[in-house]
Parts: sequence; structure tokens; C-alpha cells
Amino acid sequence: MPSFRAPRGTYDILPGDQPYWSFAMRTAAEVASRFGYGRIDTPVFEATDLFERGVGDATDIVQKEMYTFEDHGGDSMTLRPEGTAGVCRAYIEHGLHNQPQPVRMYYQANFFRYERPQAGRFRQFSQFGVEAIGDGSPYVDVEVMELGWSFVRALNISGASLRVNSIGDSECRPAYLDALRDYYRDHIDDICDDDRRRLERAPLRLLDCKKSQCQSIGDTAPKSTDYLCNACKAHWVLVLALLEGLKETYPDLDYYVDHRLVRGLDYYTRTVFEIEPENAAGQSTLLGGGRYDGLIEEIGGQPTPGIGFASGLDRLVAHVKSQEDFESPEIGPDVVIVHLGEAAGRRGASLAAGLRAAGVAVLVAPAGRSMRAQMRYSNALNARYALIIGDRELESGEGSLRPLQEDSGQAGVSLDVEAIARAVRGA
RNA sequence: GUGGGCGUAGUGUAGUGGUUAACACGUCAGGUUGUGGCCCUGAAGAUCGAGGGUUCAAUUCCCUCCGCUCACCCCA
Repeated sequence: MPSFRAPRGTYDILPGDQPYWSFAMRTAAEVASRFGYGRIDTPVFEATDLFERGVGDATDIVQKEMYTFEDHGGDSMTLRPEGTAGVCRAYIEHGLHNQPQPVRMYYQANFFRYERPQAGRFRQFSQFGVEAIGDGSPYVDVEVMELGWSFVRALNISGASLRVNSIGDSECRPAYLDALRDYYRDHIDDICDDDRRRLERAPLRLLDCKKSQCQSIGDTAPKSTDYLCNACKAHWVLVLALLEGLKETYPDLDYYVDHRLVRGLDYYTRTVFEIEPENAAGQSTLLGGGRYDGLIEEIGGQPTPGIGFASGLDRLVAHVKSQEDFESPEIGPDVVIVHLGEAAGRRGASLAAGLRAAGVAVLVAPAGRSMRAQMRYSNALNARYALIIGDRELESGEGSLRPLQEDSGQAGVSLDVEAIARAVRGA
């Protein structure tokens, strides 16, 4: 056994898997820019306070999942467990409220949470997320959902569904929570132990308990949308109307209101949503987000509305990989130089340098191997051509260029960069 | 943090209370004179996760630990 392995909950992405990742990341960037979102990168770590205040003291993330450390100056720092707090911090810090609102930004980055790994859940994970800050209108809510939906669609993931809900705001939520607690207190004997603990600490979470006994109780629990204040109600109604309108463009948009949809972070207000794959199970949420109208103010800015989502790239890539229709490019070098003898080796090395400088992808076969071995090597790398240089070629000044993607055919080519580059590109 | 499953070469697997732990893929080397893919031959590569125990003897039985994995929790 090797003495070192990737830390628990982390993994290596080897060259062979990179095509899946570049596809996902390229798609994310394309979709985001189509919607007018500009990329933002923020630091991997931030002041611990930012997350405690932004994400919420009471959340599991803050309570037990953060990678927190004290730096040498004595400040408490934390590896970012999510993306929104950092983006909002940047919005405030750089005065982005002076730009046309809303400010639309996206990120693609790694995040860190100390959790027990399982399928689709890692300690270092990758997210593509977007944030639209500075406009509280329902139009933006639906724009963000549309963005998320088209991203998942662009990844060729079919059968996904969009769940939406509204959990109100600071105005109307307290009354709803009271109603919810009252309801569950009446059923205190019927719910599971976990739920009894949740009752006071995180009442919203009662709703998405997976145990069957609790499910049926949740079904008849008070609905947040019945407790919305007038402003939240109007917002919600328009969100639904716009969502319905989206179906003109996306007839397969499978969205539905889920009264049990709540989210784990404290900052969410009003609209929340998730996209799940066809066979949802375990850690399957592909994308989740919502509105966070109190967050900017909470971390020291002017009251500013915002909405966004984050999608789990690790999970999305896993889906892409499982769908067999993904064709990997399988790209080899243009040329592998096969050389016999030291003089030919030196000549080959200098030709390789010249060709690379000219933009041709070239490898020199490992020195000291037989010609047969070098040819096998060229073939194994899926090269387009083998350029053979031995004593004969050195003397005549003409190398043998052998196409490897075809059964036969071999031509002489003058041993200079120009001629070889032309021959390789020519075809 | 709590449960279940699993730990044999780089990868995927087989196997047995007892002499040199097997197979496939991969890697490397050969298959005469300088030419790949298929094929053939050979080689390297495993303290059988670690430690302890039972036994004349353990990779195989038992315990502990570690690791991986799935699920709960929570979330992307």
C-alpha cells in the first residue's frame, strides 16, 4: 500500500477524465455568458466571521463542517464552504452597487466541508454557481432558474425536474414557523427522534425528513406559501407565472411546487429551488439555490437583494460519464519521432523543438528502444504520424513519414521543420 | 457522529488451514537483418490493508485498528 493517498473525501482527476470536466466547465461558461453573467473568482479562504454571519451560526456547515484555522497573525480563517458569501463580500468591498443592477456573476471553484464522504458528497468539491445581486424582482428569480435549467440541459442530462417553493421573508416567516412548530408538537409522539431535536433548532427541516412515518405527517403540515405576507405573496405569484411562461421555450421543463422544499442555509428568503435528476436518491441534488435578500446587509452592506444557485460539478460530471453518448476526443500527438542511434536522436530532438515552436504537437519516442518498440509506442499514443530517422535518413536528408491512422502509406520528407510541418498539416 | 458492505500485483478479478498465491488488461522486452495496430513468447510487479490471537501451520478462522465504500445526518 502506498504510504500517502488522497485525503478522505478528495480525489484525483487524472488526464483521462479531464475531457468530462472540461466539457462541463466549458458548458457552464458558455451558458453563463449567454445570460450576461461575468466570471468572478474570490479567495479560497476568507475570514471565519464572514461565513458564520453569512451562512448562519445555526447551520450544520458552520457548526461542524468548516475547515477553520488560525493563521500566523492570529486571525481565524476558513476554507470556503460555499460561494455566495464570498461573492457578496466582494460586491460590497468593490462597490459593485455602482454598476448597473443587478450585477450578474458566475463562479466555478472548489469548496470544502468536513463531512463523511459518500456517493456525490466530498470534502473538496466543485461547484458552478451564479449570483444576480441588486434586483429583487421575480423576473430575476426566473432568469436564474432558466439559467440553471439550460445548463443542465446543455449537459445532455435528461429527465431532471425543478422543484420550487417560497419560504417567505423576515416579515412572514416567524408566523409560519410558529404554526409549523405547533403542528409538529401535536404530532410529537409520531415523529422520529431526529425530528424531535429539529423541532426547536431547525423547524423547516422537519419537512424534508426522509423517514416514511414523518413523510405522511409532513404531507399535511402547514404550507409556507399559505403564510406569505402580501409582498412575498405577490412575488411568489409572479414567479409561478413566469415559470409557466418558460415552458414555451422548454416544453420539457418539469417544474412543480414542493411545499416541503427547504434549504439548509440561513440566508434564503422567498424563492428557493432545486434541480434533481431522474432517479433522485441519496446525495443527488444537481443544483440548488434561492433568493437571499438579507445577506448583503447581514455581512455589512446596504440592504440589497440577491439570488443565485450552486450546482455540484462532481455530481454533474458523474452523470455525464454515466451517459454513454459522450464521445471523448482521444487526441494523440501529430507526430512521434522514431529515431535510431545517437546522431538521429539529437537531430530528432532539435526537429521536435522546431516543430513544437511551429505549433505542431510532437513527441520524441523514448531513447534506447528498438525501432519496433518505438513504433508500438507511437501507435499506443494514437499519434497521426511517425517520423522515422536513422542513419539512412540522416545521410539522405530525407526522413520517412508514416501515417499511423491508415493501414499503409509512407512518404519521404525533407528533414527540416518547414517541410515536415507542411506535410503533417497538408493532408 | 451513527450504522451496513468490502479490503489479494498499476487496474479488474480468482483462490486455498499447509511446498514457488492464479487469470485478464496494462507496462517492459523479444518474435533475426530499421517499421505500429492483430497474434505469439518472456519478464517485472502482491510483506494477500496493519497489528494481535487460535493452530504444528494462516492470505484463508477470531479480535482490534486503519482504509475504502454505501446509507443516515446534512447538502451541491
